[in-house]
This record gives sequence, structure tokens and C-alpha cells, in this order.
Amino acid sequence: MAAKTMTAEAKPVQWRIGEVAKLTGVTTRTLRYWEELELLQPSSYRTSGERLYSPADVARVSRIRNLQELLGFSLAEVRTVLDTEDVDVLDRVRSELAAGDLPLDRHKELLDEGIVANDQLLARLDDTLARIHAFRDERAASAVHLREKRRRLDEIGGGEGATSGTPVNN
Amino acid sequence: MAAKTMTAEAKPVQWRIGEVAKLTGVTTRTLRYWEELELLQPSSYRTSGERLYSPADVARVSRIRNLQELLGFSLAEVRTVLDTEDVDVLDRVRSELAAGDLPLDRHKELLDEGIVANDQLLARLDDTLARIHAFRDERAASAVHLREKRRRLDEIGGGEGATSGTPVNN
DNA sequence: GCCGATCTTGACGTGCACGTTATACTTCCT
DNA sequence: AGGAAGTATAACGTGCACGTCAAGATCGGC
Repeated sequence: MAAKTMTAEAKPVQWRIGEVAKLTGVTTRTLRYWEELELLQPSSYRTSGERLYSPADVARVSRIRNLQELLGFSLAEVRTVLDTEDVDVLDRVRSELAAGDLPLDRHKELLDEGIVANDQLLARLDDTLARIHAFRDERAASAVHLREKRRRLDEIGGGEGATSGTPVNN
Repeated sequence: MAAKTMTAEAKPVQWRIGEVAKLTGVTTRTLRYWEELELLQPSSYRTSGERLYSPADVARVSRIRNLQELLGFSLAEVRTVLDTEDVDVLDRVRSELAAGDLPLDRHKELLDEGIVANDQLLARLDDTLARIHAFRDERAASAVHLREKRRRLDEIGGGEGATSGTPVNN
């Protein structure tokens, strides 16, 4: 047990932009672009201007990607969603508390906004889920249909098929 | 029962481009663009050059939109997917049959290709489905979490809340 | 204290999926 | 028959989400 492990100082984990890029799979260009759009602010900077990202920042990256790719949101839409996301709402509540001036009603309003936004997102997710599921069922039916068709061909044509059995997933 | 209803002639249902646009929600520009990319060929043209779309064409429109929006495919990817889709595969089989020259093996190959492609798409659908579901569960948890938080506020603050109860979906 | 790897801020380029405008036919309806 | 409404081709424009240099500053390991 060296001295460093003794101190209970919570050494803040910080990543440089290139590390975040490798961790998350997005390019550094994209990270800077998202910062421009006020989508992802690095939690701190060095005096040199170098960006430093916290674990929360990194987590935010995948949230952004999810909204973008899974829901097809534009980055502008992603921004408004994230602005009213629970984590952020709670953060905002806390910071206003720290500032001292937080009427209880304002606190409730913020939470209500967050709840509404979250519910809307949830609804959209369920809708998308349903639509993909329907699509999936179509394809599943096709799979059966095609295989039947293929089997009939094999029966007719005897044993002179192209390969052996029905193809299987990779 | 007028004479027109007597004749058993299967009058082919055909739509002009503007009608298809209204029916499907895509613009005429988009339909022409898709044709350029060889994504959606109108089933026929008038001598004037006017495009005429069949019900199958219209159905294809929503298949394209599904692949594009639900799966995030580029139009190029959509094209390759549709090229090996069952309907098309069977159509191609039939047209080759009509042409007279269809060795049984070739027939089987086409079907096998279709099966593989369909299975891949199915796998991708399941993957996307799983990812969205995970995302959805996160948000559902948030919903509960936020509402608890809100309830605690109401208990502390007595009856001076912003509005009345917890907000509900629109 | 050096030096290659990494970072900074610009600024311009790119691919995609269309939107928009212009001009000249067709089609449909009365 | 005649005019409004729809369609055709062609070409240019647009918004988004980055990619790709360029020209320097800075970091970190030896």
C-alpha cells in the first residue's frame, strides 16, 4: 500500500480527446464539432486549451450516438432532448441550489419539464420499437416462405441442387 | 350493375407521380431521385414520358422508407438489400423462367442468395431492436426515478406545488 | 532539454438526399 | 376548345455531419 493509495482524494479521471475517440469510436473532429453545437462540453480544459473529458462526458457520447442512429434524430434534436434529460435536469437543479436562489416552484417546474420530455422520448422509442418489430415479423415470414420455396425445389429437382442444405446464418 | 362492372378485365391500378406522393408522403422530387438511383422504377410510362406507378411500386416506397429511417441505411445500402429481397428474387426467377432459359441450379442459387440476404437483414433488425429496447428501459427507469423525486418535493413543500399532479403523457 | 506524438484553431472540401427554380410539354375538366 | 393543374427534364442550390489539410503550440517520455 503506497502513499498514493492511502489518500482518499478522489483523483478525477480525465481523458484527452484522442483517448475518448478511441474509447468511443467517434473521431476527434466529431467531438470538436459536437462541442461547437453545444452538444458535448468537455468538463474541463487545461490552460493550454486542451480538452479534458470526464467519464460522464464519455457516457454522453454514446447517448448522443444512440439518439442519432437508433432514433434518427438530427443533432439539433439530440440537443433539445439532452437538454431536458434527467441527469441534466438534476444537475441544473443542484447548481441552482448551490447558487442559493431556488424557489421550490421553480424546482418543481424543472422536474416537470424533464418528466414530460422523458415521457415523449419514451413514447417515440415505443413507437419506433413497434414499427421495427412489424418490419421484423415481415422479414421472419419471408424467411420461412423462402425456405419452403427452396425445399420444394430440392424435392422436384432430386439431388442435383446447387450446394447441400439450406443456407444458415454466418 | 353497369357494363364496366361486368367485364372481368383486370384494369391495372396505376398512379401518377403526384398521387403517389400524396399517398406515401414522399415528394415527387424524391420519387424521381430514387428512380435515378435505380431504387424504384415505375412499372410503366406513358408515351409522353409520364411515370405510372403500380400498387407494388407504392408498397416499395414504404419498404425503402423503413430501411432508411428505421435501420439508418443509406440509399445505396437500401438498393443492395432490395435487390436481394424475396419479392424481387421471385420476380427475377419468374422473368428468367419466361425467358425460357433457367437451369434449375441457377434458380436455386437465386433463392439461396435471397435467403442469406434476408437472414442478414433479420439479424440486423434483431440487433437494432435489442439496442433500442435497452435504451428504452433506461428511459423507463428514468421516468420512475423522476416521478419519485417529484413526489418527494410535493411532500416536503406541502400543497404549494407548481401545478397539481404529476404530468401525464399528452 | 529534445523530439516525436498529440493537440490547438482555422478554413476549405465532401457526400448524401434531397429542395428549388426555370422552361416546355401534357392532361384533365368544363 | 381552352385554360388551370400536373408532369418532364435539366441544372443549380442547400443543410447536415462531418473529412481533410495546414500551420503552428503543447505534452510526455527519455
